Amino acid sequence: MSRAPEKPQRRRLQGVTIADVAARAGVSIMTVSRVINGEGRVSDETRARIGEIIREMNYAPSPAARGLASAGVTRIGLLYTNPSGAYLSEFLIGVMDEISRTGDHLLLHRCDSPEAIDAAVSKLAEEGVDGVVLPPPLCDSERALDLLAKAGKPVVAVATAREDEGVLAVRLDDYAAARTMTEHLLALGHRKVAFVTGDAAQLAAQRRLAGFRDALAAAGLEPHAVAEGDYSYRSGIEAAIGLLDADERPTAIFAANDDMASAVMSIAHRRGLDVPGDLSVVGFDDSLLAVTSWPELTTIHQPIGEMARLAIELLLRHVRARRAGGEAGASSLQADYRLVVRESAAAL
Amino acid sequence: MSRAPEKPQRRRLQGVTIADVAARAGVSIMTVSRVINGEGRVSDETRARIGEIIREMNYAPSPAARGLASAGVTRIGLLYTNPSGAYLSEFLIGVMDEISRTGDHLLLHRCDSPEAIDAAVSKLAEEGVDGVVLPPPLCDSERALDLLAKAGKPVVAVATAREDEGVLAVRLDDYAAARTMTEHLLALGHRKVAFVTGDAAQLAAQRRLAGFRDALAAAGLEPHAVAEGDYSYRSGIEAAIGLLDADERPTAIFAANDDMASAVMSIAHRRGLDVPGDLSVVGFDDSLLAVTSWPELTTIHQPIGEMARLAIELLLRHVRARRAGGEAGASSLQADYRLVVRESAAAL
DNA sequence: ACGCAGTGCGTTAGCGCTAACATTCATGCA
DNA sequence: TGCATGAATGTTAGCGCTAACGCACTGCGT
Repeated sequence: MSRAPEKPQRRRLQGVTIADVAARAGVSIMTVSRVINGEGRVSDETRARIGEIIREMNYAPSPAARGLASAGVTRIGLLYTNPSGAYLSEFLIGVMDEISRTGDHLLLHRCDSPEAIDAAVSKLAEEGVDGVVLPPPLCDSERALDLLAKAGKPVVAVATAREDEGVLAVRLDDYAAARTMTEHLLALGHRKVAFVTGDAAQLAAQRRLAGFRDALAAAGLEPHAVAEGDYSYRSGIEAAIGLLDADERPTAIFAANDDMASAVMSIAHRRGLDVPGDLSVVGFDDSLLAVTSWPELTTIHQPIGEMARLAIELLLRHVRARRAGGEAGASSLQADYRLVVRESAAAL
Repeated sequence: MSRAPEKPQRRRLQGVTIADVAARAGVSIMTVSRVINGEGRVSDETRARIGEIIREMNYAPSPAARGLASAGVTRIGLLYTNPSGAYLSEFLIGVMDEISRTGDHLLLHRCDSPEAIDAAVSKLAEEGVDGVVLPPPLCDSERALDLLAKAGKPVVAVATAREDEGVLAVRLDDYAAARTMTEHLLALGHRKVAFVTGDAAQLAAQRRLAGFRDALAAAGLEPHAVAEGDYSYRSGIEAAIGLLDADERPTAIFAANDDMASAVMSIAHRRGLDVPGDLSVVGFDDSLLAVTSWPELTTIHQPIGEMARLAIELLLRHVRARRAGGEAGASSLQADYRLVVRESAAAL
């Protein structure tokens, strides 16, 4: 007997591979590949049989290999600044879901200051990212947008209120949502309705205010008062103090986000007011705070995860189209909002 | 003239590749690879020159290709249940940072109910993950731990208070941290200190309570009162009501997390008490709530991102060691906590 | 009878990178 | 002089997967 046929110098790295499936099915790996991707011409019979085997063997294609072979792994950058932690985590989960499906890479950079934006952008360039996702509030930062444009990186702005053509964007109709919320308050019988604005630098904040104003105007009403905030809990406290210590109190306060709405409730409680008995308070975003506050907030639900998924999909499509030569035009998507009625607002 | 030499049937997929660098440096790609990985025998001169070129060309190795060729891309699963959104986002960022460095994959599954855990675990098996990360509170779920062990998946528990040997874990010293916080309150002159517990099912919660008790005992004191909570804002409200409406009020309340501390402050305000004038309130976790509450919370800072990074590193090392044949033993790491003094606690 | 289009699959050549072995060229030393 | 020694670099063979093309075979019109 001669020497045993020693072959495996390179160890097996992954569990089941496409080759295993192909072998078991008695076809070439290409056929299996075609089944996985649901394309190409494969007879229904073969397709079914292979599908069966895939399930049986518990085979899951390696996104890395797939990316390498086809699209070339795309690198997506994500710039964030800690807004509401709850928003970010939902957003990240959405992004990850989509990214892990395709095997692409995600690179995170925090930028809390304008200088940090500069640093992050050059970092992204170094890392060779192919596109960048900008969740709020960065999606409306001129600086970030400019820098990225200069670096030639496609950008998808999420939840931006800008109306620029030629920019990839996933939007929420802030205006319509604010109108809907205001109409809800009106329907409850409120006539003295005040508003706490978000950060005036953000266009989405302006759209929310506009929606509020127009809904009132359509009912022949004027805002009872408009207090300036900047989306922070802190600013909500101050706005609430101004509103509630005034001579004539509103019967309802619409805050441009949940953080501020929560702050308003806190001050109302300190003034001995019952929510919603003496004062209705509503928010916007349906963040975690909306349900951890007491009473729970009536608010506008934004499908954050869904928007994140859409953003990645849009960006990926754009990047690949560009790589394939065609200058892919910009498109934008609109996500649906939903009015969530909870306990913080009641009929007058 | 004959036909032009048409070659590029397959398009260029990535920007600069290792081959470009090698060509420019006049060496083989292996040498460049060695420089990148900082291993192998390469003369200092060559190493320096190539390093230079890499920087110049702005080359970044493709994690996907790297993984494919070497370790085989590792698939890491992450089970989560929406605890504090702020915690999750910090945690995710830490995880992502580490994962994107290595080009591995991350698969997320939400499990809010026991049944969801079953579903998630079998999903993970289907997806062929090599290891699983369990952030709190799942890190202490017997069910999740058992199921995963049965499936043969290595697990790293983060911020668990379990002391099991043979389990990968990244821990915070909850006991010591709670003692430190209690001593802080004592140093401020408080003698009537009450505690709001976390979810009794979580061992970390028990450790925090134990730290509190022991610190008092060391000072010859007894807890003024101990109210049961479960980490939720809601439970904090109820605990606070019990504590503050009692005959003899405490002068300080230590809540086992920030959510409940925030709830305590809210109730205190409603009872007309000033924080920290009439009542000191402290939390634990240093979540976003700690700074969005008013006044800002004195709390214990947990290096969440860092712990997440450590967890991934530990898990990856374990998985690779296992794959290489050796049965890698379990190890655990301890992360540092820090007392953050803000405005919600003052001297008596 | 011939061409030609359309199916259903297989073959080949990589994607960007690394493990394992191979080669080259100076040394050292008996 | 001969040759093991080892340092610096190159070659080859993949990792798991897909794009692009190839090839046999069927059906159909003329």
